Formats: sequence, structure tokens, C-alpha cells
Amino acid sequence: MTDAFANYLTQKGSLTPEEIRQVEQVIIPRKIRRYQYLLQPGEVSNYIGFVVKGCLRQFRISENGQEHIMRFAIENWWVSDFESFLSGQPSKSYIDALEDSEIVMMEKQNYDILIQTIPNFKSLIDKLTTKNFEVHQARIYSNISESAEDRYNNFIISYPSINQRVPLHMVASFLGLSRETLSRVRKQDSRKNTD
Amino acid sequence: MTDAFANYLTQKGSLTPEEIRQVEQVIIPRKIRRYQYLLQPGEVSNYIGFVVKGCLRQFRISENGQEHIMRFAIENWWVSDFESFLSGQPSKSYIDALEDSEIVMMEKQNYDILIQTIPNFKSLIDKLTTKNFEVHQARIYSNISESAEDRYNNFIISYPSINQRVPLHMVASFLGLSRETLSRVRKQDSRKNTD
DNA sequence: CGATTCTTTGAAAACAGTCAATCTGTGTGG
DNA sequence: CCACACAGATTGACTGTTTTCAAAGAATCG
Repeated sequence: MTDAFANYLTQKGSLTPEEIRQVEQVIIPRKIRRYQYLLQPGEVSNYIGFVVKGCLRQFRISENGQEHIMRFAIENWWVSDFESFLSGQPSKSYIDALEDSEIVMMEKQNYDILIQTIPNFKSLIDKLTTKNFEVHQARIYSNISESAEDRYNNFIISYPSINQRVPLHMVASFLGLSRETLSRVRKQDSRKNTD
Repeated sequence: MTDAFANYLTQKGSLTPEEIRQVEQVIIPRKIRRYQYLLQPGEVSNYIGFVVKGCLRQFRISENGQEHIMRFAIENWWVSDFESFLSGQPSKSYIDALEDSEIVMMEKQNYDILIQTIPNFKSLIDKLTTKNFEVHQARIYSNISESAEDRYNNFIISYPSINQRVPLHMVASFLGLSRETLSRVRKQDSRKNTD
């Protein structure tokens, strides 16, 4: 079950078998059913999860009741409200599962200890932080500079696997578009590609 | 000149006078004239700067030649292309000064040493990283969920000092709007406020 | 004062959202 | 196996928002 996690730690973090054993002592495997919440607003996100199998999303609900998807997570991605996880402040987000999923969870106190005791784990997290920064910048740049069509096209290039698995109206929500608009954008695109 | 930096380190990072002396050994004060570039695309951002006085911006230029402002920096803010600084990859951004400015610069290698040797400095940077994460999330959420008017109103609440100092067309660029639209939004707003 | 930068305005066009209806595919219960 | 319900996707007509283009009006600086 947690082989995927061990592989990840080996490949992305160069952890030794001994270090992986140490990490595995503090993780908790969990199954999450489709539609099940992992986090709700007001709770503090005391853990990070690593997705072994499945698909989840983090979203907020605006005053008028609309859902706005901040982030997806599939196999080999981390899932958490990192904002709440890092700051210790209550979350503003929901996290739920879009498919029956399996994750391994790690509590913040153990996470902090591992960072202090396993340099390879620390540098893995540093890489993750840098990557997150890049992803955020890219998304902000896309949001302020690109048309709906370009944003969608970049999305399917950057996240083809998400695009395949997730309903279109959620992709629209992630991109900040109405589902109707995204549906029309996609139609335009397919017309162009068959020319 | 660098008193502002020492104050910042004391107040935000609880550094002791001795620790501050240690930091001050590796910083380089620099004056940047208005319109002067601090960074251009392709360069690696090998330093972070702390703004003692003045105002700067980080922006990218899109294929059609438009400027898109990623970030402003004024007194007591850090300035850098953090993406490039953290990853060591070439930057995609320009940084330039909007006013004659004074900054103190720190090279990455010294930054790394200070993080390792001064726990207070490390936790200051950790706070900064968390704060950055929050700011990114807030901006993304704003971009995908709010109207032009709401985005602008949130901007002037969140960054009143920037709004006062920076030309309207740059605020528009930061928000992902045309200057004409922002001009009209602002007019609408002022009408509402005088009712 | 003249030059430059910044802001505003109007009119038209492009773009995106809303509402309502229909269509499609999937899965469940009878 | 069929009928039905349900979630998701599409379409059309309409409305509202934002951009674009062009011009003119402030403000600032040397």
C-alpha cells in the first residue's frame, strides 16, 4: 500500500532504506471514500497527506455559495491545506475526495522532527516548497495575463492527467471560468485542431 | 542607513544585537535609481534584497509585449525573484525601481549560512515563506473568484500604501485589468462612496 | 513652457457569464 | 433488461463586463 510512498522518497528525495523506515514509523495509511471530507473550514490542518491512489481537491466556497478549486491532488502529490499546515491557523478550505482514494498521513509534529533529523527529507521538502512557489507564480501570471482559451490550453499541457480525470466543470472552477465558457472554449479548440 | 534593517530583524525576527552584527557582516547596501534594473530575464537571482527606502516592482513581459506586474516591494519588504533565488534557475522576470531606492543585498550563499547558524533568522525566513504562501493563495483565490471591482477593493484594503505610491496603470497590471477598466471601476467606487 | 507620463472618456467590439433547455452517458433499482 | 434518475456537458439567446482604439484632459518634471 505504501510502496508508492517509499518509491517517491527514494526517487525524489534519495532517502536510504533506513531513512524510509524511519519515515514509515510515523505515517498513517487512510482510505478516503468519494465525496468524503478530509478537511473543513475552521479546522487546523495538522497533517499533510501523500496520495497513494485516487484524486482529491482543495476548494473554498465564496459568499454567494460558489465553489472555487484551489488545487487538485493525484497519485504522488501531497495534499493538505499547506497554508493552515504551515501557519497553524484555521483553514478557509475544504478538502474532499473525487474518487475513492488512499493516502498516507503525517502529523505536523512528526513532519517537523523528520525535517530536523533527516537532511534528505529536509531537502525534499525544500524542493517541494520551491516547486510550490513556481507553480503559484505561473498560475498568477496565467491569471493576470492570459485569455480563457490560453489558460485552458496551458492547463491541459501542464496537467494532462488531471484534465482526463476531473469533470470539466471542476477544471472551469480551477481556471476561474464558468463551465459554459469552458465548454465553448473547448469546442473552438477542437474545431481549430481539425482544420 | 541600515538601521531600518536592524529594526526589522529585531522586531520581526527577535534577533539579538550580536546576531544582527553577524547578519550585517554579509550585507551590501546599494542605491538603485529610478528606472534602473536590478534583474533581467535570463539572469539567476543570486541575492535577496531588503528595501530600506523606495519602491520596486517585479514584472514579466508577455509575447505581445505587455508588462505584467507580479509583485511590488516597498520599505521593509524583501525584493528578489524568489523563484529564481530558490531554484537557481534563470529568472523570467525583470525587477526595476519605481523610485530612487536603497536596499541591502544578501548573497544566497550567505543567506544559506545564516539560516544554518542563526535559528532566529531561520524562523524569520520560515515565517516569510508561510506568509508568501498565504499571499499567493489569496491572490489566486481573488483572481479566480472575484470581479474586477472586488479585486480592486481588496487590493486597496490589503495594500493601501502601494496604492498611494504607484501609478494606476501598474495597479491595473498587477490585478490583470486594463488601465481603462480600472479607471472606470475607481470612478464607480467614488460615486458609491459619496452617496 | 514643452515634453512626457499618467488618467479619463466615449464608442464599438470582443469576451464571458447567466438562465433555461436539451442532450449524453452512467449506474441503479424494479 | 429496461426505465429512470442523476451528474455532467452542451447549446442558444440574452445580459453584463471588459477590452480595444482613439482622443483628449491632468499632472509632473526639467
